[in-house]
Amino acid sequence: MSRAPSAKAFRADAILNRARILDAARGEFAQHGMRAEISQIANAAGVATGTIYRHFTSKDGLATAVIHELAERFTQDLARALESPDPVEALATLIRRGFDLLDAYGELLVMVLASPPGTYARGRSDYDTLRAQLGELLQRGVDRGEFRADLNVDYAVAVFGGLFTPRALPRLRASQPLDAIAEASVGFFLAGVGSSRIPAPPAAEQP
Amino acid sequence: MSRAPSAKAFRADAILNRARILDAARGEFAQHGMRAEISQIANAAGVATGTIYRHFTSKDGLATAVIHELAERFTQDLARALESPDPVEALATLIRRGFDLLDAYGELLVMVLASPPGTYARGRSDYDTLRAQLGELLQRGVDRGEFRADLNVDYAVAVFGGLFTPRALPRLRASQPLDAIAEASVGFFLAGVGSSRIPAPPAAEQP
DNA sequence: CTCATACATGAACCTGAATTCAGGTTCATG
DNA sequence: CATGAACCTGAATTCAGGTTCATGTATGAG
Repeated sequence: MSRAPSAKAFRADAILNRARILDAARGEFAQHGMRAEISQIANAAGVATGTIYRHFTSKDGLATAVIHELAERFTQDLARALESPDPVEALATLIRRGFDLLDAYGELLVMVLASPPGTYARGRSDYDTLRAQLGELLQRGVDRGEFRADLNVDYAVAVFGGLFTPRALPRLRASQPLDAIAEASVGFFLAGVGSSRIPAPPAAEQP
Repeated sequence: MSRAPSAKAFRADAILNRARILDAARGEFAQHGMRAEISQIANAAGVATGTIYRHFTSKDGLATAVIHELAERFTQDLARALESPDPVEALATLIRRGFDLLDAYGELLVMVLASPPGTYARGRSDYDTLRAQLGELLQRGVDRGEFRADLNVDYAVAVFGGLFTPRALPRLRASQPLDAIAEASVGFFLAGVGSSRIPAPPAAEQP
């Protein structure tokens, strides 16, 4: 075999613009979901609309790219969580991370969670990976007798997703920081899953 | 004052068509959410598009009407639930009813639950009523020591809504009846709320 | 420095779906 | 039964927003 034939040598400005577009798209989609407008994204990226189409095939394609990015982040978080020997601890960490992502992906995360399989959550493979990983995490908890034995993975995924979807979130956020909501979710979900133990949130840095 | 000036005496066919449109709209919105098309609704109602605009100001107005109908149904359910002296039992019943509504309103219910206050969930007053009612129900449980003392109404509403929103629902429904999912939700929610008691589902009719 | 070319621009174009409106039709009243 | 107001129809209009493309510009290899 000869040298890598793929190194396509993009121009520097093209690479920069692609990144800018992706950033802007994440922001706009996060704020407006699928109603975000191409013109707005272009605007936020400091680029003309046509440029977006040089980098992505369509609005859908752009959204898919952003969603893929999101899925990849969460997959990594899940992989890291699986390294922990303690399923309860791992689950708690995971929920906290979910709220971090909610901060960055907002409406888009809600959209993905609320959409039926095969709608906008392209990368079905992304989803299947996540499902499998979470399934393993839960199974470990069941094996140790920490979670209820009849735990259904799909159902757990469903409610897990539901944690980040709620309509009341904006109202909630007005009165308390997202961290507090996250901690409530940790407690709620763990109790629902059958654990009597609820690990404390990670300590803040020394003042 | 003279006679009731309000009895506007609508024509019989107009009344019928209005009802047909509302039914069709419920069906289409349930299936496609806000992406439902006026032409489809008109078609399903056996009516021309123009007729819809005789009865409702806009697509939005039509959706609002359907949502209002939904809110009213649930408010009634909640009121009935509040008659029960047992908050745990009441909550269980309520969740089961929620799944009944999910069956009828589908995507629309998801939409309402996932949309931030003041988007499509017009009838903010509808929502405030629901929130107040659920708040009272939960408070009773706390007073009796059945629910955890730090229960936050808004948070409970959020997660309660989340129960009906999950992305995985379609996948779940493929493998088991909605009733089973509903019962899992009952257990999950009650555990999360801090109750150790989980009332059995209502018995089916005698065979 | 020079030129081929990858890249960017943004106004024009196109699409699909909501909304309107100029007639035709039906109901209900005398 | 007339009559006309209420009602219905659906093709035409409007419009928002995604997509294209002819033209201009910056990059980097030689």
